[in-house]
Amino acid sequence: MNEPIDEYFKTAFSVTISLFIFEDGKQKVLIINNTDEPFKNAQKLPGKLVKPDESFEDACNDILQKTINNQKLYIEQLNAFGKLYRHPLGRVIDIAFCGLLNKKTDINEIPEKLKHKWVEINEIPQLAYDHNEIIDMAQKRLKRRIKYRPIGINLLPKSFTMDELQSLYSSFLGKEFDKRNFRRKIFDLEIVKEVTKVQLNKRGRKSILYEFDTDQYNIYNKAGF
Amino acid sequence: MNEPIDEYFKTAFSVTISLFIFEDGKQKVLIINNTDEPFKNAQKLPGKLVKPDESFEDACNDILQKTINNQKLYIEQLNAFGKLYRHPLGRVIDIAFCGLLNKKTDINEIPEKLKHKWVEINEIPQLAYDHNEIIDMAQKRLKRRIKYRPIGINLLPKSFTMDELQSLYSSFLGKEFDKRNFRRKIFDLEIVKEVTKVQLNKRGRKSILYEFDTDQYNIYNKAGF
DNA sequence: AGGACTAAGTGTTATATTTACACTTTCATA
DNA sequence: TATGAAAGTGTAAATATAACACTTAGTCCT
Repeated sequence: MNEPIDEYFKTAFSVTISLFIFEDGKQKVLIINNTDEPFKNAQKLPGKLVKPDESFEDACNDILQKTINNQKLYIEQLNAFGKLYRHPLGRVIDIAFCGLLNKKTDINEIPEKLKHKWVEINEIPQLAYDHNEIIDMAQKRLKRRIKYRPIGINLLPKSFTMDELQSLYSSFLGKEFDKRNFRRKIFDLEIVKEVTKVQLNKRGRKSILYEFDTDQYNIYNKAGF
Repeated sequence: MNEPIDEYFKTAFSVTISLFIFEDGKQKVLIINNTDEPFKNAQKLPGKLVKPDESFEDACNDILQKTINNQKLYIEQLNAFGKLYRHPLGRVIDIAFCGLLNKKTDINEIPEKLKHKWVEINEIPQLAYDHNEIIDMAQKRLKRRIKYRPIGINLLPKSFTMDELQSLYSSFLGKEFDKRNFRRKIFDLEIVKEVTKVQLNKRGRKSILYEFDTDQYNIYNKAGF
């Protein structure tokens, strides 16, 4: 440190959030319309510049509040993005977070003006800043995570069918599973319990509804499989 | 963004590196003596404040150059630590990196004054800032990583014995392995090849020396097991 | 009421992987 | 050449994974 200390306190930082949902059998991510400069009208991830006296958590909650009208979502840190010229206004380090949510139960009402969109993971347009890179990393992280941690409790409604759960895994891992083997695996892990209700479908046989056994789910969520 | 933009550019950020070695059958991490304020004479991880026009990579290389006389080590980003009062001089966000190295081959000469120490992972003293927390996370990350990526190429000398490799895994995962099963597993993965030399030991039978098959190693290092 | 259609649900066998387990070989030293 | 020390090696049982197709329960239409 040969410079006066002030020379170091000239960086800004931002927080962005990659929010994933599972809808219509597809993995989707939240993209919004940028209403301000720079990159006005470009599409981007929800995010904001953070003030020096604001915590990561507060910044995340603020973003969630403004974009999906919710403050209480579980999210986790993904990576810091800090290339020199990634932001036109100066050195801005982005702390990227990612999270999973259930569109139906986790969101209240969303202000229309935000023009937020849930975009399928392989149809993501060109975004502002390095946000494409961020989503890419977020998705890879999820794909790895799903192999040693359970997934679904934040993405599915409280009760769900086995076909829905299987479709979720197929979508996130990009491959098909054998119905019988998939079910056996889930049952062996004992992370779900049958619910007495059954779901009436549009066509065909009724499906059995399951819920996650939160105790068992949380054990695996901490320790991994 | 209701504030003038300048209000956001008042954060500093730092880079710290958790460097791990494998020595005497133990996993160790590099701790240095802090020569400057704040926390003068406290022990801490190698690291530094980063200037607004300096990249993460340059900062890391600079730290490596100054602490272990080496610029070319592979390291990866771990996490950003940004709690509000973690640094006494103001808001400083720390981007923590971690890396593996082979003490014998990766280090040239180390300046004595730094009083660096390789500390066994379960004997780490109280450190400055939140550096204990950082090491803790780095170690957890490694422990998870080792299960789906090969490990050793950066930690062991070019050629090594099976017992050394096994001891490395035992140390990093904190559990013992069956000798025969461990070897079978490694051979099945085909990440090592036998070298014609054999190592003469102080006592007992000579050991066969192996080297990593870098092609196969790199395949697994990208794709995982 | 019955047939056609749709989707849910269910078992078995073969193969691969993992675990458990103990003695033999090779070398140095006394 | 006998002893001690560490390296090296094989087999069988148990478990996990993978491959595979038919039956059941419901709706809708005539």
